[in-house]
Amino acid sequence: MKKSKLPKPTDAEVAILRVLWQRGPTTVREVWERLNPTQGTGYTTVLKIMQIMCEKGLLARDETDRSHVYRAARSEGQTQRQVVGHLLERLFSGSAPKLVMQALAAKKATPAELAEIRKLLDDMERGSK
Amino acid sequence: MKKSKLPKPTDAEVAILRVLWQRGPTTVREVWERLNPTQGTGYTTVLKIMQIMCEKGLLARDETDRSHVYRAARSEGQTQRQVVGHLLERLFSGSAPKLVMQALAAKKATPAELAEIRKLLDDMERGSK
DNA sequence: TGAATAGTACGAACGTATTCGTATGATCGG
DNA sequence: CCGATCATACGAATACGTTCGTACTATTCA
Repeated sequence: MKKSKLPKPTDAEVAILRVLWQRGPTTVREVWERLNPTQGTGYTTVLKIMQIMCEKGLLARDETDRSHVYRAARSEGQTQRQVVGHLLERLFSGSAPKLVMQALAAKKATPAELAEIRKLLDDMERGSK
Repeated sequence: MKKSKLPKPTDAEVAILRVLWQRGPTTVREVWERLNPTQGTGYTTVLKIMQIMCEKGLLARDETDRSHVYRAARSEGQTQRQVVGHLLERLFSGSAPKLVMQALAAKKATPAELAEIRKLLDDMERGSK
């Protein structure tokens, strides 16, 4: 059986997904109210993109109410993994350490974050033992 | 003084950049010979994209010879950092540990790679002390 | 020299992403 | 019931990325 292979979301789509991940199932209006102040996009623009995302399978919607309620088809983690995996292969030739290095170079992590990453590595090695 | 802000390269552009990073200044033909077997793109397609990349400032070219010689305008590391930084903000709300976690989830790192990442963290903390 | 070859430049075609105006139907307040 | 409001649906305009055919110029070599 083959994976249905959802497309990699675009930047505009990611902006919408972030709202849905944060707030759970949501109407177009709610998403628009979140996005409009920062991005300045119109209501029908958000609507249209969300409709297209449904066709692509990135979103699912409940049409029982007049105001349809949308939810993300894949979790935040699944989506992050897919996108990072793609980037890892394309731009880093599959080298995770290079990616980690550039991530830390791009944005200095706090000591707390560094400790968290260290713990991740510990868990990872323990798990594979 | 403000940064000239080069655009984020597309997937097709990254494929070309990888050849240039690996081989240094290169003609279109050489790039095409590398990409054609795997991607099956035509010669003029590669040429066109490289010309557009020049206009965008992603590449520079030397026109002294009849076969123009192209080189990447930014290093591999600079480009990686830019793209990862963008992803970090957009999809991970700036959380480096989350990105690292998903990178390792997307592609299991070898023990050697895990050790390398650990060393990175050590150097990082030592440097900030 | 003249035909074949190798190179660039140009523009058209196509797909997709994004934006928004407008049409149309449902709901609500008076 | 009527007008105002709110919702979806639809289609057009724009922008960008990708692809390739074709034209044109320079070089090579027999």
